Amino acid sequence: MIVTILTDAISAALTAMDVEPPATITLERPARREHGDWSTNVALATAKAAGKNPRELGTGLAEYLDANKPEFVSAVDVAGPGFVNFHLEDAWLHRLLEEIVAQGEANFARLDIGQGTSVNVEFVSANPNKPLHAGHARGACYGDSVARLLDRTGYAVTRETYLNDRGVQMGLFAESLAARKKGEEPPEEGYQGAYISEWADEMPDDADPLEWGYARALASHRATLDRVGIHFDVWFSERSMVESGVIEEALSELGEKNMTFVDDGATWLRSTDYGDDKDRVLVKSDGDLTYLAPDIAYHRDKFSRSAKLLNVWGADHHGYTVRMKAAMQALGHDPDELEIIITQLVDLERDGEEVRMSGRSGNFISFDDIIDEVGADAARFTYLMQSVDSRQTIDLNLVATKAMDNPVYYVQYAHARIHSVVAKAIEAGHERKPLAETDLSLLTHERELALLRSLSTLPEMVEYAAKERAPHAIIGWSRELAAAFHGFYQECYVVGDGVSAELTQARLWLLEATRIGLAIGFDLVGVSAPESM
RNA sequence: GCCUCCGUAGCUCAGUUGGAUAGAGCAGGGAACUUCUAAUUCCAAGGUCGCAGGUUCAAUUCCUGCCGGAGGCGCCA
Repeated sequence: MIVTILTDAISAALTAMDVEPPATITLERPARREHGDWSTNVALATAKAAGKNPRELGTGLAEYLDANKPEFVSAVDVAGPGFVNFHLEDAWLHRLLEEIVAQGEANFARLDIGQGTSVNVEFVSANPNKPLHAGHARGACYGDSVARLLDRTGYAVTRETYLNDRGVQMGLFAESLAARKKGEEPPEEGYQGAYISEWADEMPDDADPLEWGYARALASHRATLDRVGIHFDVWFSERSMVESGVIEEALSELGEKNMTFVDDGATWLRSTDYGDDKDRVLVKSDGDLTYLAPDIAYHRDKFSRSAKLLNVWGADHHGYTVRMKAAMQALGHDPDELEIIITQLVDLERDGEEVRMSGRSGNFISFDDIIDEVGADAARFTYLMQSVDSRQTIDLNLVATKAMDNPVYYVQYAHARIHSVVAKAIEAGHERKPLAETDLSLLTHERELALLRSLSTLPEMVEYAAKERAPHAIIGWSRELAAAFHGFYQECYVVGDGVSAELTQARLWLLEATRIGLAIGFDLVGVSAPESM
């Protein structure tokens, strides 16, 4: 709203000065408070084309705007090489508070970037033959949060996970279960993990090890994900594609488009036509399918259901992205509509000591172990604190501590404090009265204004985080808001001797707006908003 | 050899289409509670943004080349 007021005013001012306004006028928040609330570099950007000195153009622009002040603007000045800085009246923040309260948790910072575009977010996609392990955790938390961001910004989101429930690995899994059931060692290439023995003990004597084991693994995945509040709309079975024949359909469609050829008895995809460094086998010379063939059929299927596909894959799959995009292009899809996000690895530590993950022996840290150790909220928050582009190190002991080293408690504590203060206010006879009867102009303390300024950035932060697929930006914002709140709490009493009843009312509404902001932040990263701690 | 990601304070990391004096947490130093949760707040200190070029009014940001770290390049899944 305020941005529109300012850009319109700048555009009008430039026109009045006989300067052609640029197509987009960028407004940014200066890093330093003394540079005002908003700033534009439009003078620097247009000076050359207008044949003017940037500083002079900026000065003229600032003088014009200062003489013809837009709504909420208290002063306009020029600084540095030609930046035009806007200083706003506090009233714009009071207006903002009213808007936040009116829109509430459901609608504040809810945007419509997607305009209902359907997007399929595929993540986790773990093999259904073992419990989810620590390696799945980052992608799980990330994928779900990205889905939440897309949902809040106007996309029709489907959360989906792929079940690789046929083939060699499932056979080995079944053999391993059957062997343990009989008290024998699993086959050489089979699964050695302790969970195999545990599951074999649970398995009825007359059960089919493959089917029973598959169901057992799925139940395990569901239970774990449920603990962190992650729920899939679709659990897509690879096996179902064999039964429905869509894999053959996909292969024949590729064949019709002349995107395959036969060599050495195998069927190959001409992926080099679309930027891959070599062609890829789809059907092996023995007639078996490679992993790629059903995966192509799967993505083809997803495109029949959603306009955009977003895959969250681990770093070990990145070599796979080019061939999958090539395959989709071969099928006539826009490769840009298939977005593949690679999440880098996570190293686990305890007190600085590396916790080794050993695949061969099957001694892995499970996702459940992590949740047991640090709790669901701390796990999600910590995994999302950092960009998935960088390798992450998590010290489990640090994350488990309920202390100030741990940002998740810092932010949740702010939320709990708000509830505590509101309860105290009610106890002292200060029920919150309707907003219309409240004089928000009493909110003039620097801490109060800082809190509102922080809240004002949430919509743009949500937009940024959604577009960049960057939940960590939301975490960063939440930490800032919490810091602004703790500062306010320290210096501004809501109820107390020196506080008038009117100011108490205004501050109670400020608390409500803050609570809304925190709750939205928590929701976007899937962390609970505790009322007491 | 090719591909992807990373390199910013002692440590862990931010840094939004290139902007003004590069930020935060932790660790270490110094302060602050007669009242709403001290799981708090405030102050100071801490930087050749891996290196070298290029693009321009302006580069941590974009381009090129190096150096260093991680991962990936199968008729495995």
